[in-house]
Amino acid sequence: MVAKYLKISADLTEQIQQKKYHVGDFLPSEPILAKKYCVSRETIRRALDELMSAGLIQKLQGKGSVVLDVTRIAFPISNIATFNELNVQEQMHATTKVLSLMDANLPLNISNKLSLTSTSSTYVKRLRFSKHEPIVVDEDYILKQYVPSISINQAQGSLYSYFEKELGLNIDYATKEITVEAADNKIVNELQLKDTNLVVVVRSLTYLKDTSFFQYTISRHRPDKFKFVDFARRKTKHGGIVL
Amino acid sequence: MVAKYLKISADLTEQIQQKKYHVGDFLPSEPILAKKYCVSRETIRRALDELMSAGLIQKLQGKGSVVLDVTRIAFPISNIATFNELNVQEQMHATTKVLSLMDANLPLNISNKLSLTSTSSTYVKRLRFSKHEPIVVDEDYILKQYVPSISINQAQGSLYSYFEKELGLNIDYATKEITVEAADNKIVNELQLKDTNLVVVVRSLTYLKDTSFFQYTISRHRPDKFKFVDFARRKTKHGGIVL
DNA sequence: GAGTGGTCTAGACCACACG
DNA sequence: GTGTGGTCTAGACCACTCC
Repeated sequence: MVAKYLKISADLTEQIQQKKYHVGDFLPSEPILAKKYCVSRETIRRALDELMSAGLIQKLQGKGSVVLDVTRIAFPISNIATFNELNVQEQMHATTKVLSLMDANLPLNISNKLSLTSTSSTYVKRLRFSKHEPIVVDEDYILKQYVPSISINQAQGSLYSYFEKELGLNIDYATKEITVEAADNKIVNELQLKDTNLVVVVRSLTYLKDTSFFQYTISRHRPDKFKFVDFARRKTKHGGIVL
Repeated sequence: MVAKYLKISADLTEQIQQKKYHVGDFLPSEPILAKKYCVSRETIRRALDELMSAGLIQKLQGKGSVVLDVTRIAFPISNIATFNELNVQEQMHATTKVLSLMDANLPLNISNKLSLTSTSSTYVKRLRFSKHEPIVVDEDYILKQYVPSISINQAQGSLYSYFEKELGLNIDYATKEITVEAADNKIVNELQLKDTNLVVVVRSLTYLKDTSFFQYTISRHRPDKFKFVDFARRKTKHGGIVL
């Protein structure tokens, strides 16, 4: 059963993407949407909150909800988007080459921090191409506890769709860290780097809905092909979330 | 008037930071919190939503709200945090040197995209030091329409606190883009780069609550000093926000 | 079954924008 | 004043977890 507010936000998102509402347009007011969808106003508000946090609309008190220019938000590697999802969205004509697929333990510097029952993992190393150029080397450690085995075919495709659709895992949140580091010769060679040995390194820890850690990923990007786009709303003092 | 749910989320955040609730602990259940704060359960839920999106807790259906390890989320350049805010939080012993402060128009490639009434801006170029080492060069274009003038002293300090506290501007959201690019000799010199001319470039467009664009920033970071940490919750298909 | 969070409602009052 | 979004309530039912 999918919640009403999610159906409504999906519907409104689609309408915005189909340009039924243009950038700068106001959506119908909350009471009107409530009547149109035959739900209470609170339910409409929950739907609009989804659009807000996606950066699709901005609510203006006393005025209405205005459609934002989503083209400025495109291509978010943020939000745990994955190479294959991006590929579909962006028609990057991307391919994947599996360089390694084997059993391994989580790197110690990670497992030390996490207090796990088991560090036994599957290690996958993949080279990602866009238009026949290598652009990313991914290394994944996936806990066997949640994903007992991974085939070459699955590694070739989208691991996330395997995890979510076939295994029913609920991937929920991740922390990621972006730095720029010198790469060793192996990576330099794999990415065919010239003039530099610097790569953009994205390290992510991914967790399931029940807060269990299940995947560690290190992505090394060719610096000239790397782009990270983010949409952020300012956290206020009152929200207590200055961090 | 600050909303109850914001006060409650601020209070809970403080309690978590003061270790009254430890990592792995469960918060009191929603009905109990509702009774404790003398509010309805919905209000408690709104407060907990704030903690959720900040990555401070994770809600587990049927179980409760568990405190997450926030140290893995530290140092967010995300969320429009600014150099000075980071400085306070991280004790980076940072200083700022204003290299330039003058009137200028927004760069054409930006103003072309934005359909503005006026592109007349104040241009500020600043070099940021941490422990006496240059680590970032910031260039800001701030629309005169919203900030008529900026003094050297203000440029030396936190522009955001000037905008928000003194001018009462409501900064609300931003889009930012991170890339790695070759720097010209001037930047190489300012950042005292050795062995490389690559810098991490963060370009941001910042907007007010009423959706008006008001600031464009280009930050160039020394690659070996750059670090970006992000906490992201996965957007689902049903939310309609796959992007 | 009891307790948890997830969704939804119908109604209320407030703050803000605009004419 | 009218209409907008922002907050809050009291109660309901559902889905999930754990005993």
